[in-house]
Amino acid sequence: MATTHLDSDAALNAAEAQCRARGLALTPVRRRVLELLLEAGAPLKAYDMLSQLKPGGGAQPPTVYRALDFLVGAGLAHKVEALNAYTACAHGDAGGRAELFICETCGHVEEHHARADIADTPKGFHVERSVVEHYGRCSACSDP
Amino acid sequence: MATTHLDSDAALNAAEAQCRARGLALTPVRRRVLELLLEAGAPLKAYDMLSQLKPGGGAQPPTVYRALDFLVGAGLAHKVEALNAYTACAHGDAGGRAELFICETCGHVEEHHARADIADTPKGFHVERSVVEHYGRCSACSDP
DNA sequence: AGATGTGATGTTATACTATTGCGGTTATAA
DNA sequence: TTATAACCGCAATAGTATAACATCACATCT
Repeated sequence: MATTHLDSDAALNAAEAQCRARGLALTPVRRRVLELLLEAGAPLKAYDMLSQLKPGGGAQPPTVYRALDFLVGAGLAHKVEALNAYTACAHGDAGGRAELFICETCGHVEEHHARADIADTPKGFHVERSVVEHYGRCSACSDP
Repeated sequence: MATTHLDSDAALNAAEAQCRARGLALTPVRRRVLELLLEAGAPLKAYDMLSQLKPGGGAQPPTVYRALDFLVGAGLAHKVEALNAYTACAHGDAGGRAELFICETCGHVEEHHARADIADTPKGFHVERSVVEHYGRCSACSDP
């Protein structure tokens, strides 16, 4: 737990610096949502975050969706499409080409930044954005 | 249009043969859903199919979702995760490793069956299932 | 024929995911 | 000060998907 908090804090500070450098506003709500994602260490669903945003459970859906949109746009988080969930981006500036390996047993997400070229692109097709998600078992969950 | 219908019919017949060979029941509802996907030539949403399933608009959500589950399970269709939509599988038996190139202008989907190996798999990670979707513009929509 | 099992479908209700629209606040700029 | 824009709160609603249970059609066994 201590480790997790330290990591979260470091990542939060890095995010803050990045936002400042790019003229983006990491407001308290956005910062808190990012903090939740970092602490979870696994994809979170929007409605599961809602209850934690305001003690007492008072936050509304648009609050968390707006924060998530900002974080995804800023490259600080990814949407996990096949789970309708969200995860913190481990690499700061995503550049839009992340490749996720998601363990279905423990929920851990490993994130690679994909090679620039896609092997098999149809002739003349111009790729703007890719969704690449692999589901399975991580090494820790495969071992006996 | 004529061409589309001919293609659809051919694909439907192929699907029927495949199901028979594997002991799967391509019932009228399932067949009709597959037909809608084939005729559309682009991803369709479940609720958009609903109205067309029963003339008069009488079908209920579980009807179409069950049919889609069957088709996806049988390798006759794919879910397009980032669109919450479904598309017919061009290759009959999918084997579970499709790679989709989706034109955001005309909706056309090109489907490749991915190479068996994933370049960058983390050590010890065992991939069960992959979602690979590329969004952009197809050659026809890129040309002047 | 009658009983029973199984898979597919129908039906109702509900859960879950996400967005729209509006109004108020705050920070910044002219 | 006024204008402007970005952000947030709030209420309502749209869109996506499933649960739970009843029913039907068909096959098999007695």
